[in-house]
Amino acid sequence: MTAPSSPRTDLLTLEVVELIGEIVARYHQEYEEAASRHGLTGAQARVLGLLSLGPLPMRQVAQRLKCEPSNVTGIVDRLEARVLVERQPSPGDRRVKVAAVTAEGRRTARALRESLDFAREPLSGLSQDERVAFRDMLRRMLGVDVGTD
Amino acid sequence: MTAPSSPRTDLLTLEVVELIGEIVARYHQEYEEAASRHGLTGAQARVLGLLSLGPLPMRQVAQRLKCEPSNVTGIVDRLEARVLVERQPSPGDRRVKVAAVTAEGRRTARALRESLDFAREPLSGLSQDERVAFRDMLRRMLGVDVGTD
DNA sequence: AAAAATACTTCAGTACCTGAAACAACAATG
DNA sequence: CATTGTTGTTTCAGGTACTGAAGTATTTTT
Repeated sequence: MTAPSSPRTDLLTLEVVELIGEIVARYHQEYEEAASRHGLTGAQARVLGLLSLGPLPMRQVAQRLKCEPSNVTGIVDRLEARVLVERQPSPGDRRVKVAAVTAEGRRTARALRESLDFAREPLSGLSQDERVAFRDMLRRMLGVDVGTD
Repeated sequence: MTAPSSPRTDLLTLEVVELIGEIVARYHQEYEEAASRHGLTGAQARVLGLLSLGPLPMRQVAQRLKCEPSNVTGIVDRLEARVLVERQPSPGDRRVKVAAVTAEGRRTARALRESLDFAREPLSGLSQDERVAFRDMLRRMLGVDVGTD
């Protein structure tokens, strides 16, 4: 078209957006594959990974996942059926059910994390200095405070 | 196979993996929101975006999406019901049905693309030189030939 | 104690996704 | 040719994910 003014058509930025889209697609694909290798769906793997950091009430799992609590019920049901997660009563509030990984669940979560090596291999093409620069740019993009470290 | 000096625990690399995970999560969230703003699901938006680059046989849509052809049938059905896409016969091969965006579909795809500004805003924190460096690293990570351009 | 809020589940309803089976049209072989 | 095999698409069954609207228990508020 004509209109060369708009920063929306900045070629460099557009390419970066495109590339990030590619990264996202690959990451997702590998994540799904890794999950499936352990007999899990992506959603189940995400919940398992979250719970492997510590037990959480159902409600908070939903908040972290940014979905409805009724959805979490089903996912945890399926994880519980595989004995990777269990529901525990909350001592303080009898309405609350806390989801916690089992020993088996913890093992699966670790294995999952270790087989998620998307970034490791491609990163090998970058030097140490480049990795640091790359990290800093990612941090800035995400609004992380770069001062500390 | 116990990996002695294990680069798996390299802190810098681990952080980059973590950050990329964050990027992926945010990108996905924004993509889904943008799609939903236009009355589409994520899968529908992806197919529409793909077809907006040019018509494609169903089979090839599936290959690009990395899913089964039977899945594409349903997604295109729903896009066709909204008159954003239409199936056309292929002159050369009467088995093939080519999915093509309609005028309305093209408009929706463009609007979608323009409201997908995840990377634009965060990128504003990077200088021109940094963007170029960032782009080159992404290219290398994705195995793109960096020689040209 | 009654009313309002909270945590979880259950239940439609929709979409996504796979794999098997069916169908039509093409390609290759005898 | 006619047969056989392959390919492109759809249909169907089965499972998961997700939302939003009930419903049930259990606090918390008033």
